[in-house]
Amino acid sequence: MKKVSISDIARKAGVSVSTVSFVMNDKAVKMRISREVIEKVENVAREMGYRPNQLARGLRTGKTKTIGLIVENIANAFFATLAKSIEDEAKRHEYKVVYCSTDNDEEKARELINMLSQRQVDGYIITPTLNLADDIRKLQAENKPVILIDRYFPQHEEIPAVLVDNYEGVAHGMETLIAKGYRKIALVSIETEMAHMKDRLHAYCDVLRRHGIPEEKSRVKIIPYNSDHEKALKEVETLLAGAGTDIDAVFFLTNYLGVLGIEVIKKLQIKVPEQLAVICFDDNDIFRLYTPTISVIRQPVEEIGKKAMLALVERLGHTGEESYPTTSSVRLTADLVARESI
Amino acid sequence: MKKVSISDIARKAGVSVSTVSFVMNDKAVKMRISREVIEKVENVAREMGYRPNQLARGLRTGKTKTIGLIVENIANAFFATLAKSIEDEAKRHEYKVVYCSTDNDEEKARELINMLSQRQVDGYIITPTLNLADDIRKLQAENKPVILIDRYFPQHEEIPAVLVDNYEGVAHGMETLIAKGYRKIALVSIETEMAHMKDRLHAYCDVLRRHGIPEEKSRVKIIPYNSDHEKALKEVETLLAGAGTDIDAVFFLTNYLGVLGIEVIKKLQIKVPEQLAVICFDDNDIFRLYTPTISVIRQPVEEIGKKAMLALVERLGHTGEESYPTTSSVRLTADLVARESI
DNA sequence: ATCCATGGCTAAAACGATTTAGTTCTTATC
DNA sequence: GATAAGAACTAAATCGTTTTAGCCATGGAT
Repeated sequence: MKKVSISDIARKAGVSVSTVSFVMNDKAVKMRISREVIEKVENVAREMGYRPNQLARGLRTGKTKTIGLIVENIANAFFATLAKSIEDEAKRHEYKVVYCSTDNDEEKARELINMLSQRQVDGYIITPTLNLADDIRKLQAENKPVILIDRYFPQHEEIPAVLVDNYEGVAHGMETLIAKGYRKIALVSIETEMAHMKDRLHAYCDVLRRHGIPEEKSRVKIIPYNSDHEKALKEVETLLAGAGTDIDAVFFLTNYLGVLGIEVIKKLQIKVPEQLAVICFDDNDIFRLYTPTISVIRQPVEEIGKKAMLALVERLGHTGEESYPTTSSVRLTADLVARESI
Repeated sequence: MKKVSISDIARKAGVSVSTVSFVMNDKAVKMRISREVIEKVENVAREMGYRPNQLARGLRTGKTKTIGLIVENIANAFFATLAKSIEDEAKRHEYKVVYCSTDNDEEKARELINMLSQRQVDGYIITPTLNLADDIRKLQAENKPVILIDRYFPQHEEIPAVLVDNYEGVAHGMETLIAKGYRKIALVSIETEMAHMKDRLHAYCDVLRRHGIPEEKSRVKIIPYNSDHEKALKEVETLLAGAGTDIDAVFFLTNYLGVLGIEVIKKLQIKVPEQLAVICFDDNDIFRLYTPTISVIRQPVEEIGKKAMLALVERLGHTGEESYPTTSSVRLTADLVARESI
């Protein structure tokens, strides 16, 4: 069974292709097509199960009603939830989503942008990798709107981003730990030059400094990005072995690291929070259900996705010639969810 | 800045559009284009940053090199992991993925199929909802291959599926519980007519019967599908309140239900496995890290995704006229991962 | 001198829509 | 009775590719 095309409808209804097109696009009245013809065409189209070919339509109009979503890894709970909220909001505006994971690989990210560009997506929502700013500028130069999420390029304010205030989030967590009397606070992060992670790290350093607490190199563990699970576990293990003596609290800077941390804590049977207070950036079912429950700096994930999609839709609405809506970046707040671990 | 098209290249290189097309598609030799012209075209294309428009290409060739992935909910860890393995395998075969979530809504699923069909995807991987078989048959009639995952239609063997043997998985878990001496085994499932869930339920009943253990209605809790989190929690709570007296073990038939169960167990401070043994279908980080660790029937998620994509690619390779590869459904095994909870 | 083969390209149709600029009737207007 | 103004449509160009059929030299065989 072949697909039915607009000319099949035209033939069967005994009218021209143009007429069918007008009827299908609600331009029939404007084009003064008669009541009878409109009904005739609509009936034939319904009977034959006509569905316009979006490729042809996209080729002609230049709009595909599709957006490209590039995340780090769709299997990660954070990005999966983000993806869902973007999908839902996109649907509300009649957009479809093509998604891809970069695995944090710069080269792969570039390829993905090319792929999506070849598929003529109308706009992009991107979790960028390092050095991707130039490629993104090119998209903008082609008049394709781009919204960054989760991460941003501080030196490129012309690329709008929707994200939380990472610095404030961590600072708030740190202040709370210090207020509770913890002084030997350790930090676990991943190796990256991306600004959002640097912000988190800076907050840690700044708050310590502000309270006159010396920064001990031995308390800061930066996991190399390409470490496998086992290797990363080992690294965290050496750090947390000092629980109760060298360190009295630990701040995990990402979701993934926090889960890793729990694994180590469980293995070493560290008493939380007696021997070690724990706080993590980003929530996760585990943190809510582990015993003791783990305190987190919670990002409003759904809101990020929704706001990003809205910002994109706003830009997509404008035809390009008119003055662009320069709604710049959106910064949300990441709140502390204090649980038993601190 | 506008996109460069094939005719821009042709003009600049001083050749015809056809020649450029041949060169770009590695048909230059077959079409006996001279060395010099080939190089000339390649250089111009590179300089101008030419990227073929996939819409136009798809319109002409009828192939978009895109597959549609329909899952229940991309935010769910199980489907997110599945999606990632499908994406990875698709990439290996030069396919892109457009994904959508049904939220288990039949009508939405139908709409999604229509959407994807309008976008001319080459094939589909679908987590079906109830009553979707006819719509899927239509896709097959249009010569679009479809592979089901996670679920299947027992009365439609002509729709291939990649999934685990749900019956065996649950039966194995039940046998293990019984072998360990548990007799008052409760069950938590969700309300659905889908075959994969019925299989799991039947395994529970059959194993009990085989061991002459009476089936108590009060030990089986079926959560209505549209229950919100709070309501579902309440339901599970009433069941688990009987831990230690009315029931001595509980089998959660899905990942989501298991997490819900943990929440209740934590709240009621039920001793696992002393008061209550726990086993869940599908693994999850939480089960591995909770104290005590929770036993599960583990599905090989990555393998399901990979096998499904491979089955699809195999069908996509065949042009349609030839005899179809009737590699029927793939059934994998779901193994028991015995942990501290039993 | 004619024919055929082959090498090296190009013209033009086709894919399935949208959209601009007509065309052909009526009917009203002066 | 000629002209203008709608009303109700349609023809054809266009989007950017792929692909089939064919054109035009050149050179060797007859």
